[in-house]
Amino acid sequence: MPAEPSSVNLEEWFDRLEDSGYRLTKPLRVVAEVMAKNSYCTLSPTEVYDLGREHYPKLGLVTVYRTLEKLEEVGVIQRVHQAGGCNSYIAAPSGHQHLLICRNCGRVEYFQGIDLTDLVSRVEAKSYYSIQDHWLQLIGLYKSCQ
Amino acid sequence: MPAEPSSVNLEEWFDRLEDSGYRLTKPLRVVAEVMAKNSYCTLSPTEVYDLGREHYPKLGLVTVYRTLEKLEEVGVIQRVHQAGGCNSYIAAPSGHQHLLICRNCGRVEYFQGIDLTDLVSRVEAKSYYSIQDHWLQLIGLYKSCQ
DNA sequence: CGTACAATGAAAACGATTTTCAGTTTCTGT
DNA sequence: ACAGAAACTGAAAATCGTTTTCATTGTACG
Repeated sequence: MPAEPSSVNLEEWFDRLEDSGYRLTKPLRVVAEVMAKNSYCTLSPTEVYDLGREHYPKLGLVTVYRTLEKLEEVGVIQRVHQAGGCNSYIAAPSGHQHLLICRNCGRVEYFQGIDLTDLVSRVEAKSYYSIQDHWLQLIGLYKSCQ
Repeated sequence: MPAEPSSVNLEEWFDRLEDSGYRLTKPLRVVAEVMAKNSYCTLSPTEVYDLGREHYPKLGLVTVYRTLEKLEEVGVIQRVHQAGGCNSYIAAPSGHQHLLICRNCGRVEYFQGIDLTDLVSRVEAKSYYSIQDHWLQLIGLYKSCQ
């Protein structure tokens, strides 16, 4: 059931950004590439900044923040919530998948095949809430971290 | 399946804190009371600070941070992760329950009766991870926020 | 009751994120 | 191609939440 991190189609990311009216600039490309190449692990803005500067030293940290925001808005990356902090991002898998994260190294796998819609509507029927979203995440240790 | 927020037994909280070697001071009592009285909604450190000062104006924000840390450590409150930020806390329900949060007002219900252990061991068997924890949260709108 | 030490609050330090702003780059229409 | 409008950039400064420091206070234990 766990799946290899879906290899990212960078061109599709760029298409989505353009469709949303964003301009394809050099810094944006650099940040997107960093996120795409590291689609198997979580990265904080500072880590993205450092990796990006290896290819494009002029890159500014402010731009990294702004670009991550755009990438999240168009849905190609997603924020990851962990006990140690909630400022990391990772390439978003296609479709609705759930995260399996290593508490130690931040490595990620996805798993799918879990249908929670049934559960969700049961809970909804018995509560005063209209449920819009759900969030399932498994936390553990990757083999080399055990 | 959703349950009313378990009414909190403050004395039990104090017992747990003492058992862990913490001293029962006035500021700690104030912070604990705030969390206990608001067990149906999430509160940020600043909100706890403001509410606490209504009863005890000398209360310092630093103490709020330190006390929330203690309350979390002994397991009577838990941190809540939301899109808008991950710095809110709420009284922890007894046993393993899952959260249903209103995206708008922060109001919370719990639901239980979902056994994920089966799923977890299936995923574990097919991945390179040893799974230690899981995390399921439903996000929606409470009736008065719809 | 008195002592040891955890806990407190104010101020300062800190790190992460946001705002400001002047200059640059990208895209659009011609 | 090219000019102009608007989006985007990077550096510095401002801001926000959180942590550290430290002198003082309060609590629990003997």
